[in-house]
Amino acid sequence: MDIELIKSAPRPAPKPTGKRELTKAQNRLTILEAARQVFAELGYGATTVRDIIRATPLASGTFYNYFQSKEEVFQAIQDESALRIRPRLHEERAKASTVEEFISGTFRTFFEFVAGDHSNFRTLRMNTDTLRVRMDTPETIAGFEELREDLVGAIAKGMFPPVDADFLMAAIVGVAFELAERMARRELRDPATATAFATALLLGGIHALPTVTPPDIAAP
Amino acid sequence: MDIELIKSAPRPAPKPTGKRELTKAQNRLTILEAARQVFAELGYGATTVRDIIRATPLASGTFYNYFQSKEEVFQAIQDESALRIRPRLHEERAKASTVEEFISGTFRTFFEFVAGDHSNFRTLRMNTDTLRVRMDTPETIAGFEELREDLVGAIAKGMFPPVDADFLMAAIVGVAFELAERMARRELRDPATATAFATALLLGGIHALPTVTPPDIAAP
DNA sequence: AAAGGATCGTGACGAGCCGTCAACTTTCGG
DNA sequence: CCGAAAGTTGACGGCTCGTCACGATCCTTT
Repeated sequence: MDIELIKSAPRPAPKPTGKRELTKAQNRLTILEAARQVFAELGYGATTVRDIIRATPLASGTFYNYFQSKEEVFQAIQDESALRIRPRLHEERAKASTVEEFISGTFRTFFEFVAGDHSNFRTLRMNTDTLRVRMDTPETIAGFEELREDLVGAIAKGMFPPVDADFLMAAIVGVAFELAERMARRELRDPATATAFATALLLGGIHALPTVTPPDIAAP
Repeated sequence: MDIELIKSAPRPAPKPTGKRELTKAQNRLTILEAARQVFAELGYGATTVRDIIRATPLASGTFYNYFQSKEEVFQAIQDESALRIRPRLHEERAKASTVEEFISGTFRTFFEFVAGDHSNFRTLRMNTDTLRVRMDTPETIAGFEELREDLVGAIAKGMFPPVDADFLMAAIVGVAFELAERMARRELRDPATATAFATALLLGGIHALPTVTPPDIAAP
């Protein structure tokens, strides 16, 4: 009896070269990409599964072979997105040895990520609705998952003054999101500028901000 | 012929005491309140007009006697909300003579407003989706409409250093929204605490923040 | 290599929601 | 007290939803 078990237990090979697996993976990607675009355009709530599938050459029922629901495909998009930025953010903060490095590293990584592909952030931003209630927090999705722990660690090491980590995290996330929103709206293109501004503000407050030469005082 | 015109032109009185007008106003309020609750619970996108009307004793067709669409009732809610806080915010900043008064007044007014009724902020926050695309910006809806102009004025008067008003506004809004989110989640109840934290951060940066006594260094 | 089995794509289906509207009830004005 | 005006109601056709039984496609086994 064991023979049969041994025979069937160790799979010969995952066979990723089969034609079936190939088109399957391809279809999944097609749906994911279409969903990303539609979500970014219509918003999560207003988007229907039909909208997504209509943006592909596939039939309506096919969607449900790959995802159980609209929510699941959304989650998949955000997971993939978070998976790309989360390690970068954490690594950046892990190697920081000063407050300035910690803060500017976080902002720079996030702003460069947003600048690289607006649709990710837009999808996230456009869909704070259902998420807040039933799914993960936006921080999780945006890759700020470990920010709080990193902050607590930095405070414990004496890198940061002993402030409230929750408040500080809220402030960092708020500034990052709102400036990123400006980038997504094309009102602000340069990640470096956003990073410089946000870092200066958090480190030294308004009076430490880079000043803009007022038109009427400009030297000749 | 003019006689008829004169006769019909000057309305006798708006008659706000009529029973008809009374139940009409009452119905409008009923729908608005029901909509506020449903929006806050389901989110704008997921909410249907039927959902709203089901939360009232009225029939489905009645909704359309008061509002043309889901979007219109949502707009009405936000308008009313903004109408209550906008003058307060503007007045608070108008009488400010220092940066500290300007910033803390803005934060205090907003946080007290949110603390007074979470559902307003929650409804706003839950529905960033459709809004960003088709309607006003969140700043408008939340009453931060005139913040940018007030900032520009304060910079011109020399109250603020000559910084970029758009960036600064983004930062203020971001910190305000994210801390308000904590209040709506009941993780933070006191508007004064939020005001103190946000003001200190924007004025002097992280190092100016109120410190929390670390457990292991607490004096005996 | 050919057929049986397993997997996946398809589009038609019932359910449910949309906004409208004709008929009924209530209120107002004379 | 009655006719007109205004408001409410629930049922209706048109639409989109997610599902599912069927047929096509690919893999495997002998």
